[in-house]
Amino acid sequence: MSIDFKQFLKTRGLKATPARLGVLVTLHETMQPLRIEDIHERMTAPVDLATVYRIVNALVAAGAVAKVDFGERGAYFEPTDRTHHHHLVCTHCGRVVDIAYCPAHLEQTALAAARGFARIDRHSLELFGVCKRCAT
Amino acid sequence: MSIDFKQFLKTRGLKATPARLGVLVTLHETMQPLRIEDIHERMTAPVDLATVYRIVNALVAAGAVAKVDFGERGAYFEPTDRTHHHHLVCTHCGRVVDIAYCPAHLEQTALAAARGFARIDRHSLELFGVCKRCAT
DNA sequence: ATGATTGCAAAATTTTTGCAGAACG
DNA sequence: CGTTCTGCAAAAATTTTGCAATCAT
Repeated sequence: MSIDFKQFLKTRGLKATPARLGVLVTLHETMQPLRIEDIHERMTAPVDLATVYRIVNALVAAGAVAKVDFGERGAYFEPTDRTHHHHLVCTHCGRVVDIAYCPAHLEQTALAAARGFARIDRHSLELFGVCKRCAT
Repeated sequence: MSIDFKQFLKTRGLKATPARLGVLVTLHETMQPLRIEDIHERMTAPVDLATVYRIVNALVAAGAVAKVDFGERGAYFEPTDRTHHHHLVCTHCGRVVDIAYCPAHLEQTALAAARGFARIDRHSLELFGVCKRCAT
């Protein structure tokens, strides 16, 4: 685990500091995408908020972490080493569930439907509803 | 046109002020989702930035305008009186193209694939690629 | 008239940056 | 040891809010 993270960081030319390993562990331990502030709070060894910003940005640049957009204020982040998935967000309690389903040939079809684009590289699909716990 | 906007505002209990009509016109004239700052700059009659924030928030609450998330800093907004569509964003120049295509039965299928959710109300699908102009 | 709306200024958030000291390799 | 990284403080960027004056109905 932690060994993998060290290895990963090294190969990217990033030093394996406790703060960086902590962010990686926190993001992997939690099954929900987290905001910078969430990560900051959950760190076992306290790390300055500015440093969390720097670390997460570095991890995104390194491809270990991806930003997720739920249309709320802060940005959310999650590890990239999971299978392709999307999110279903409860608009009542904020709970997020991963969805493995992804429409077949989504990007090809969209590219064919669009004019003026050479290629599509990635997509983001977020769904919003109400979880059973919150449904009256 | 402008008449429709006045009508719309009235029925929502919002007064038809020049600033509000200006924001509506600006959003409808432009074929791209705009940030608050963009709207502010394009207003023919200058309006305070704080007022633009208040107006756009009111229009979102009234259902006339929707927020669009491209994963960039500020939020983008577009009118809601268009047919359901998604966006294809050029990661090189920022150009945004609407895509009419939407996977069939998307929400039903996603709901079936998810555990613990009572219903899905809406979704957001953004695609990112490179437009032909930017493709080498 | 009168309650809603705006401008202005100030505050609250969120994110970035400069720098000196601490830490990794 | 030489870089890189972190904490701290300050600055930038984004969004919200209080209040008095103005506007729409």
